[in-house]
Amino acid sequence: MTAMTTRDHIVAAANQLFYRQGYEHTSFADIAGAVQISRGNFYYHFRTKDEILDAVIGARMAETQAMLDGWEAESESPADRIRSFIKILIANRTDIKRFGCPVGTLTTELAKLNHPSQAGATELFSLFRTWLSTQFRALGCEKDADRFAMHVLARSQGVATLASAFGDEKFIRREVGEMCDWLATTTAAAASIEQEKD
Amino acid sequence: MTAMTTRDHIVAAANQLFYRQGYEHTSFADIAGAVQISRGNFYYHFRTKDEILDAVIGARMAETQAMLDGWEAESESPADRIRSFIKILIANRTDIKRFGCPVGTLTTELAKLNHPSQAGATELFSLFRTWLSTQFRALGCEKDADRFAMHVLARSQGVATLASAFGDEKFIRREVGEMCDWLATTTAAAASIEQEKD
DNA sequence: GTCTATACTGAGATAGAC
DNA sequence: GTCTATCTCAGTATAGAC
Repeated sequence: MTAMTTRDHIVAAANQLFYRQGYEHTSFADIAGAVQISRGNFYYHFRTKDEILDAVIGARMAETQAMLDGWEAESESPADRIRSFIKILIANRTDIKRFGCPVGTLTTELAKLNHPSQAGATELFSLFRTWLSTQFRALGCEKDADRFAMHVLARSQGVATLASAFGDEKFIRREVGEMCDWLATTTAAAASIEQEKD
Repeated sequence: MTAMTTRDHIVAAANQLFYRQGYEHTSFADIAGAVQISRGNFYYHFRTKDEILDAVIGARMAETQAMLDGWEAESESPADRIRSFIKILIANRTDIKRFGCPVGTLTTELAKLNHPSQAGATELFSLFRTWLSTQFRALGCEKDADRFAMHVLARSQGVATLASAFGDEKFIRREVGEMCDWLATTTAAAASIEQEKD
């Protein structure tokens, strides 16, 4: 089960390099070098660079889904689950300071390349969006669930972008704190409205 | 005065292309084609691609400064000035939906390329940051001025990133509205604290 | 499945004529 | 200041041996 195929190794290496160097700036030679295989062998597994990108996006989709499922299993409280999401900014702060958010930066790059896999990258965002939406709905924010989901996503993206530009870790922690405050007041307001209904 | 030199034309074309296609993905041929000059002539004006990038960053610095000065001249109210900043998201919505924020996306790209001009791109952010800071200070938020400036910058960045991913214009308008609400409550709170001091 | 060798392309960059 | 011609190199991709 633990035996990773060469293909898996390629996808894992490409995943990292696309994140750290960007998709376009990463060459076959870079990936082949990281996996320690020849460029020729490379083409046995993937015929084009676009194919690797799709495989990487697929891998990230699976990773992300697993992470979301994990948070769902870890806690019964939707608010705690949302906080788990917000706090990945802190958990991944070292990488975020250097390379930004993996989802946001890939989406941005593919948009500029007008790349056919743009939609695939956006699906990564959608995965978070619908999951966050579900949590907010569980908190009684039926009408505003998607709005809140997008709000949380947007603020996280902004924090990642600026943290990367200024390399500022304190800023990340501060903004995460403020997002948690926002979550508390917002869900409290939703709860009191729910109570009024009774 | 209105006579643009060839150099100016190159910088203007590069500025647009770097924004729309990204720095790396834009070739000399692209720029030369846009300006309608030969690639050879190109090198009379700029010896390397990095030199063009620096010229583009310089041009953006000047543009940005002029815009900030304009807002400063347009209104005596710091809150109105900050709103002018927030509302560029709406004014530039068409481009933002397609290509994101010019500052944020450039910074992100250069970070991945580990490009020497990274610092120059970050200065563009700093221009906004210190200007916003000044406005918040004028509103009596002495202690929180920079914190608020970064907060506004981050939220704008996040909105630009997600608007680009989902191509959603309503989302931009909604978030701009919420940022203006935030500004109103935040400055109101600062004002009342100021009053207490008297 | 993995390798070496190689073809092809586009991009950055230079030399020198006009 | 502008052009054409040309060089070099990196990157994608293929063919075919093992």
